[in-house]
Amino acid sequence: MRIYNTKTRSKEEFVPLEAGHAKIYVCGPTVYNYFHLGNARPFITYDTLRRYLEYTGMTVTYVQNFTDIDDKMINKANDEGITIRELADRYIEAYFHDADRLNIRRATIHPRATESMDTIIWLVKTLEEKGYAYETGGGVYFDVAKMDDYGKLSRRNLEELAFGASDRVDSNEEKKNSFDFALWKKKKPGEPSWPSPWGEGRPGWHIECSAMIKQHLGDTIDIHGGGQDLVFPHHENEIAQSECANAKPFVRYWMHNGFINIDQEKMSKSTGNFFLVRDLAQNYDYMVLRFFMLSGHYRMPINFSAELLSAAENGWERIQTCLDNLEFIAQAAPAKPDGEEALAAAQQLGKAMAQFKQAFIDAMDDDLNTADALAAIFELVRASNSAAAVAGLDRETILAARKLLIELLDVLGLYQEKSDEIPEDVMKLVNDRTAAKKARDFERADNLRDQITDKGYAVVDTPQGPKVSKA
RNA sequence: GGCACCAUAGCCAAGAGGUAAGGCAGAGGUCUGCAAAACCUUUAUCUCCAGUUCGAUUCUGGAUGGUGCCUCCA
Repeated sequence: MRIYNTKTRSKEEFVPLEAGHAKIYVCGPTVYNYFHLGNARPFITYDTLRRYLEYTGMTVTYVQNFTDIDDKMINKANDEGITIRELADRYIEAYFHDADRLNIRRATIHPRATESMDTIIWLVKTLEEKGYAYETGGGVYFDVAKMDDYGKLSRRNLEELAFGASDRVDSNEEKKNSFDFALWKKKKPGEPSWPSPWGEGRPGWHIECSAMIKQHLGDTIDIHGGGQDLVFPHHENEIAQSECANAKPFVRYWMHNGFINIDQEKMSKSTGNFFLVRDLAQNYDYMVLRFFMLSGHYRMPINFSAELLSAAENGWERIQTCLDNLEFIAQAAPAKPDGEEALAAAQQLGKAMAQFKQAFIDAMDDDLNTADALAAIFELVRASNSAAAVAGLDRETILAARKLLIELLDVLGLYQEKSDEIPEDVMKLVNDRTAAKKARDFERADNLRDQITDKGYAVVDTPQGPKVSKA
């Protein structure tokens, strides 16, 4: 597949370092709160990437961290009077609660920053020994001037940075250069700390990712993903730390997703214009949220509004209805196509399946074009619905179409097995209604349908008989 | 001020140098006791101006508008 590499600003054929095995790292959440829809975007995007790579036959080692130590963590824990560990545990559990329902598969490893302290210290020490870092009264800083190609990912150089941001960056007396960043922060009263060669303290933010990558994936990885806002300085600094310490190329393909916007503005915790996934889930199925997210290309911004979510909900239901209908009509379908029309329909659907499966793959191959991939799925839905309307279509063809739909949906993480048995009392009402209809007692039939609706089920009439489903 | 990105129908959203996928909403129709679903039909010269080209919405330059990053941030 081709991947847009932020490093080269172009799409490149993805070839993992080790044939057939991709090593991926994604910046995970700082666990001091529930995550909002904007936070969910990278989780869903790179989960979909992983699913697709696996679909193409690759093995994927997928690491997504939890940042469980930083200023926000400390402040929140202090506010609530609990330990940072307790805070982290609570929101990690909350992360999995929402992520599981969004069908985000668990990473191969979900490391916590605080569990990589040895590697963090090793990295800082190595950087110091190699002359890339210096110690001050407050901590240890990375000396950006010592690195020749600092800024290569975001395409900035120090002169530009210094000129442009001179009035925005608070000058820290201790730092040689205002863009030097903390590798290690010495302990302040009331803060948690770990022992180190520089005394008690805690790691800077950027070094955590460098350490977890080194520890779990090695010095060079294939893909590093994250939000566009992390390009500078976070990922730039990761490169600086890792390449200077390890003396090896760090990341081969950098991927960055766009934002979720509200009224053309980035959804963001600090500005307060955000929607927590768990709150949205009160009104929308988690799968609708995922569908909504995948309906645009991952690098483009997505505007958020209730209207757009409703539109997504309707589109999503179209796919679900198709799946339901196929399953239903398969029950009574003949083993072989019955009649010429059915035979033609079966052949046509077979052709469509091959065509749209290829279209799906082509779309995903092209830098994870999920919008186009969904278009292929919708084409397949229409072809299936059309064929299904032909009486006498054989069970094998129907089930093959359904299976393919599920296969493709599953690559996007948009398929969840559901098992809803229809309770006996509902079935009895359905049967009574069928009898009433047969007797042309429509008033009674409608009354029975209302009763079924009241029980939370829906019944619709089809040429194959009544179809019941959970409403 | 610096560095990027974006601009396609009522809304959302793909897209290739040769006259525009798909979804939602709308309109008409078929089917149906009704309803729902489904199916069929229908709705765009792609922000503007130059340039390259036989031909650009797709490439180049410029303009305008919008967003992001440069400070925690997905």
